[in-house]
Amino acid sequence: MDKTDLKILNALQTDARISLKSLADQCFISSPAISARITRLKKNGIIRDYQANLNYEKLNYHIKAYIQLQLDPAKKERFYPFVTTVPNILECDCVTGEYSQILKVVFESTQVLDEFVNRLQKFGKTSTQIVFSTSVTNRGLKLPDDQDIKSDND
Amino acid sequence: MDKTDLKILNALQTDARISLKSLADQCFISSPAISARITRLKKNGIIRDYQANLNYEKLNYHIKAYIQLQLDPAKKERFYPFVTTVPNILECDCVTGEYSQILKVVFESTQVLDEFVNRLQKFGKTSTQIVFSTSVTNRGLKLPDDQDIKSDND
DNA sequence: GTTGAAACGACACACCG
DNA sequence: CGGTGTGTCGTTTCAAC
Repeated sequence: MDKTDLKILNALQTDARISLKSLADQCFISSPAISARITRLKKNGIIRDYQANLNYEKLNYHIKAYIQLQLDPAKKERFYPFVTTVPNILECDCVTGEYSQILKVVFESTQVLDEFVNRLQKFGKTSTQIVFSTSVTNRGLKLPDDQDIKSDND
Repeated sequence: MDKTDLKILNALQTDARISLKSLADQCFISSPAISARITRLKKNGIIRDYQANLNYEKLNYHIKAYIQLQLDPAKKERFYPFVTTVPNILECDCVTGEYSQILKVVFESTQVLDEFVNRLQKFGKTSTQIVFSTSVTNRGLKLPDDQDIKSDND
C-alpha cells in the first residue's frame, strides 16, 4: 500500500469511471501497472465495488430518513433477511446505545415511510428522524497520499 | 425517464465501470444511444457521480460511528465550513428530532474519534453511537425498471 | 436511434530492472 | 516480482443518415 495505491484509490473515489490511461498519467507509471494494482486492490477487498451516485429526489424518492430500532433479540434471525430484501434500506448498522440498529432509508413520501415504519415495529421499538437537508452527501474518504500506510493484507 | 434509462441507472449503481457496449447489449440499443442517455442523465443531475466503494477497515479506519449533534443555532455559520473540511465526515444530514444533525464518520481508533467529538462539542451537545457491524453497506437503490416513471426534469 | 470509420483505450505478451 | 514498451483487440466517439 504505497503512495501510488493511495493516489489510485483517491482518484477512483472521486471518479470511478476514470480511464486507466488517465490514472497512469497522474501516477507517472504505465497503464498495465495501474491495471495490475487495481486488480490487486480489488482482490484484497480494499476496493469493494464501483457505484453510480444518484439524486434520489429527482427520481421521486423525496423522503430520506434515519430510523433507530431496538431490535428484539428473539427476532434477530428474521431481521437480516428483511433488511437485505427491502430495497429502500440503503444502509443498516448495528450500533452501541439505547437503539441497536440504525437504518438509512429513502421513500416516495412520508405515507410510504409510515407504512414501512409500521412493518419495522414488528421487530421492536423505533425512533424516526426525517432528513431536512444534506450538507455532506455520502462522500468517499480522502486518503492521505503523501506517505505509505500499512494495510491488513498487502 | 423510460425503462431503458432505469435499466442504465440500475446497472451503473451495481457496477459504475461497466462499458457502454455492455450496457448497449443489455438494453438492446446502440452504444452511441447509451452514451447520449448517460450524458443527459448526468446533465440533469440524476447521476451525481461515480465512486469506488472502499473497505475502510482494511485501510486502518477501524471505527465507524454515527454522531448526533444539537447544533447551537448561533454557530451554524461556522459549522458548514467545518463539516465539509474534515475528511472523516462521510455524511452529514440536518434532521428532525431532539438532535438537529446526524454525522457519519470513520476514524483510525476510538481515541481519535474521542478527540473529534471533543472538537464537535464546541458546536453543541453530542450523542455518539459506534458501529459494531454492518448488515447493509451503503448500497444503491434498486429502481423498478418494468415501467416508466416521471422525473422532475426530463 | 442507427450505422460505419477513425481515434482511443485496454489487455497480453515478451523484455528489462 | 513489479514495471515498461509494443502490438492487437475491443471500445468509444463522431459524422452522416
